[in-house]
Amino acid sequence: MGKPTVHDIAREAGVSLATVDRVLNARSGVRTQTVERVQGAIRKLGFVRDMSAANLARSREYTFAFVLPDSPSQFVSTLRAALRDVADTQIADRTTLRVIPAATHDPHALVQVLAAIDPRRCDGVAIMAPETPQLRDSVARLKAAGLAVVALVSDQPNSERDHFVGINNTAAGRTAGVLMGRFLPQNKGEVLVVAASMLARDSIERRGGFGAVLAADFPGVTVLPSVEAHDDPDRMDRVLHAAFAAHPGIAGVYALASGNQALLKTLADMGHRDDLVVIVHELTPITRTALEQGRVAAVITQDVGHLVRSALRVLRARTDGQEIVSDQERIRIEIMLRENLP
Amino acid sequence: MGKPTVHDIAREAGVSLATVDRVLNARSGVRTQTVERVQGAIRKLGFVRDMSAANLARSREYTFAFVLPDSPSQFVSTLRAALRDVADTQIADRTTLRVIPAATHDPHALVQVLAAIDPRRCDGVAIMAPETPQLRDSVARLKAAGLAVVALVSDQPNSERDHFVGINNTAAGRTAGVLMGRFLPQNKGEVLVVAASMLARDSIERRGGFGAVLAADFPGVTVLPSVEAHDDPDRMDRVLHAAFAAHPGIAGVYALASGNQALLKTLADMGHRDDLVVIVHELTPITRTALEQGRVAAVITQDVGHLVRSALRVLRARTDGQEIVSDQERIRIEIMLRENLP
DNA sequence: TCGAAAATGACGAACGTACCTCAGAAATTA
DNA sequence: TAATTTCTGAGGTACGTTCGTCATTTTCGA
Repeated sequence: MGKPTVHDIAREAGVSLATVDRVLNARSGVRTQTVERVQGAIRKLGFVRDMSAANLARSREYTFAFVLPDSPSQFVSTLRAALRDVADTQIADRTTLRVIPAATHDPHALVQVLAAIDPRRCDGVAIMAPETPQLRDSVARLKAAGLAVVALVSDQPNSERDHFVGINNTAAGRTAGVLMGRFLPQNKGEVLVVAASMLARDSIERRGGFGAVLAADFPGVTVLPSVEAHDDPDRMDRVLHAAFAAHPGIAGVYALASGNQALLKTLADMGHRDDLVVIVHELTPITRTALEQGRVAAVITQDVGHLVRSALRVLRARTDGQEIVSDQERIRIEIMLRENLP
Repeated sequence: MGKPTVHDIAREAGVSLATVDRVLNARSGVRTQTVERVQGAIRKLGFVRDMSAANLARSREYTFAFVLPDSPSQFVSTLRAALRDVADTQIADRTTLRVIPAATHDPHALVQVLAAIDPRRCDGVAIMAPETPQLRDSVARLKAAGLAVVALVSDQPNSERDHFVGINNTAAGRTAGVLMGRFLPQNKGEVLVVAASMLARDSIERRGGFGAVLAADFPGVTVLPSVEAHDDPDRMDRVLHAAFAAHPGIAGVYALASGNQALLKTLADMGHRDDLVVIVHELTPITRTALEQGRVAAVITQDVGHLVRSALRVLRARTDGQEIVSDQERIRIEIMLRENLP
């Protein structure tokens, strides 16, 4: 005896298929009494509706938009590649994915991009962008239009987004902190924190976690004031040179976010010492190579495949009005060393 | 215009639906010439067959057996829990999972268990057991009966298994090695390796990777001869006491495989020093707690959820005669510290 | 050139669900 | 009680695919 079907429910509840269908799809025209009878039968038989059959019947087509930064960041590239992979594989069954590049750092431009999304032709949006009041309003508008909205990589906790798909950045910072503390010879020395901008929420959180761990567990480690490069290679060069000039004894570097290419290039140009402990975020071709060559000690990363699959699951669930198993959607903070590179 | 369907292919190739179907399912009775025409149409239109519709039509029911050790190991428990999770969720769409506990360390018993599997009522088997000649023969028999066979967690490279679902144990050992080397204060000291048995292939590989990295990159570290506890708590107690008596300066402990409960208990009883670096494998409730309490520095682990999902995907693909995207089936070696615990 | 064998086509029933229509039953109101 | 209004049932068609049967066409060897 296979899994129970709608027919079994109808028989069990003593109603017709049409009624079961009305109950299942929350359509009107059924007395609460009957609704309960049907739901009782559903529970009793342990019926789970066959979503693939349901979607087939509906010829449901999900259309989701992924709004990603248009910056030439390696991380965004890998994310985009993961999206393409997913679109190719059957994972994206009956769903079409659209990637919308946007100047996510410009609230004005971003608002325009989001306003241009046609709610009749799109079921949900995943947004990777820093938190701003303007974005918050845009998210509210999207939600009001009935779209599912998830924040990707960087959270917007004060908006009406349905879900955040990404890692806990404080924990990620803490992880970087322990690694730094333990990897530093003698567990002591000066550490430089490099950021694109200390205004982004994720940078702040990572910096917080990093500092907290070091302050608590590694008294010998001094965290120098963060330097910002604003995604500008020249500026990266300048600030790094200045920092190393001021503190020749720097023993570790922690890069909070993007801009690894410029950072690593500058460090290489400066002829950095073998025992300098460099910890960066996000596994990309560049950081991977650096890891393989020993120029980076560890990469804290999140699996972009998981990221997009999780976003997809959540978007689908929300457009179907289903609950999400939030436990299953937790993105892991991965530690990559040279030896456990996939 | 939606995705192309079999109808579109038939029209494009100028054949009937029946022929398209015969080609798609590699059934006989089609001239190679026609086959090529159909495949050309498939390529041209970019047709991808709707697997959910296909499975629906087939009313395909997969039945897979998971042969797991019957030992009371925590790791096996979490694996079993992951299997239950998967069975509950719709991930296991149209597939029934059977878990067969077996005395996997006893080749004789294992052979009997595998021989008892009815090939007409089972489509594939995932086996977690050490490699033996007897098992190799059993695998060959299963394959001959038309079943899909995957090795789970511990590989059987010389058997006819379709695939190995698990981590690269040499790399896992290397990972443990770097962590040990870097975590040890001053990067030096004596390290004890604890194993259940040094006969198991995975233990050997891990030990190899561990030793190789330390020998190459950490000249100050001495790896003491491995001690074996054979899953016997009393014996664990004895060998640990003996080892610490002989080498009071032991600075690190690396546990190759199971038996963490006994190990951690003994270490706790011995009142181990705060700076002892303990590295173990597999995240379980016990190792998790130890990690949280700082009694373990790092856990090298593999996501049991990934493990079973990957095994399932591979088993399904093999019974459907489909190719597997081996890139997607690579299981990551995860490093868990207290701060990135999920 | 014939006949057998092989290849192909036409069709229909299924899989589990959605969704539509229309008729009829039950409940509610007047 | 009649006239509504609200529920419910029956039945059909569809989604994209599989798979079976049976009839028809093509191919090829003798």
